[in-house]
Amino acid sequence: MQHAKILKIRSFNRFYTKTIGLIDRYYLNTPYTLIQLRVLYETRYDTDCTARKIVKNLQLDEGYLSRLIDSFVKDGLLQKNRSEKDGRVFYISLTQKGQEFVEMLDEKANESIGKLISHLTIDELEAVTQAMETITKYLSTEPYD
Amino acid sequence: MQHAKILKIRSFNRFYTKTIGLIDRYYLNTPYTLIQLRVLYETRYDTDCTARKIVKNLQLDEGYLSRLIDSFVKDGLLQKNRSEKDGRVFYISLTQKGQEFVEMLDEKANESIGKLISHLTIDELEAVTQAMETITKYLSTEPYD
DNA sequence: ATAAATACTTGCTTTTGTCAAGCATTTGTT
DNA sequence: AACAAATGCTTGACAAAAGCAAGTATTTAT
Repeated sequence: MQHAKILKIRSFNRFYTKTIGLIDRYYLNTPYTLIQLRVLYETRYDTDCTARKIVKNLQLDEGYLSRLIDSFVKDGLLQKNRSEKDGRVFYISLTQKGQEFVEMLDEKANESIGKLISHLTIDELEAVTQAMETITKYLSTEPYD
Repeated sequence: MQHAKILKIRSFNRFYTKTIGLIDRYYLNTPYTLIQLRVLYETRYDTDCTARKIVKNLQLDEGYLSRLIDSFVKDGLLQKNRSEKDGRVFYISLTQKGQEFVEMLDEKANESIGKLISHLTIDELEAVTQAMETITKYLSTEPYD
């Protein structure tokens, strides 16, 4: 019977979300919510990112997203460029300021994780990442990358 | 340098929150958000649960919580009982209906995890829970339970 | 040439969350 | 006992987040 294992996994879920702090309303002391930041991240490596894509990936309301994007444009973090081939679509990308902002966020996230593991020895840290790989490997539905 | 490890951990965070589906707005196909359900869960095993306690544990605004509780009372899932010793406090507990609701949620959560691990062998499952224990052990700030 | 589909926008509404003031009760002080 | 301070909760006013549906512009299909 795997019931006991299921309960263990759920217990881990509670633990993990709590320690990683993903429930926090505003993320990494920015004025933005997790969702808003995810919108930024969507544009980061996708050179031809569109609202359509983001809606699909993040499952947001398109009206809501439209306004989110506009507010990022207003904040100077995103820019929109109308496609020449298809006048309906806008390519969304990070401005210079947006790039810097995202990089700053990255550093903050790194620092935050750094603190979490600061008390670990090399071997312990290795055990942790090894454990994460194990979980990723076995719980991946999509092919492992 | 532990920078590579930090990136691995962050990658795991993204993976894990995605597969567990914690970002989902409404949880387990209920009309409630994760936060609302957490309020219910807080009352589950705490026989003398109060708004004060929940505010402290979940770090919610007390005005907001007050209304959340009221709406659960209206939905018939929670009940409030004024303390006899201290007229300021209300003990909050699940009604029969609330009990049943929480049990139903539990089953749903179990099923959801069950599906996630359904393709694993006994040994693989053991490896997964073992890995989770490792992570919990090393990333716990509070004493391990 | 027209209809259908697509990409995005806008107006309206509801839900969610915050802040501060308020009320009742209890606790501490003199 | 009398009063101030603290505590537990509620309420009003408001702001932010999110959802819904109708609307506009452009492209694709017939």
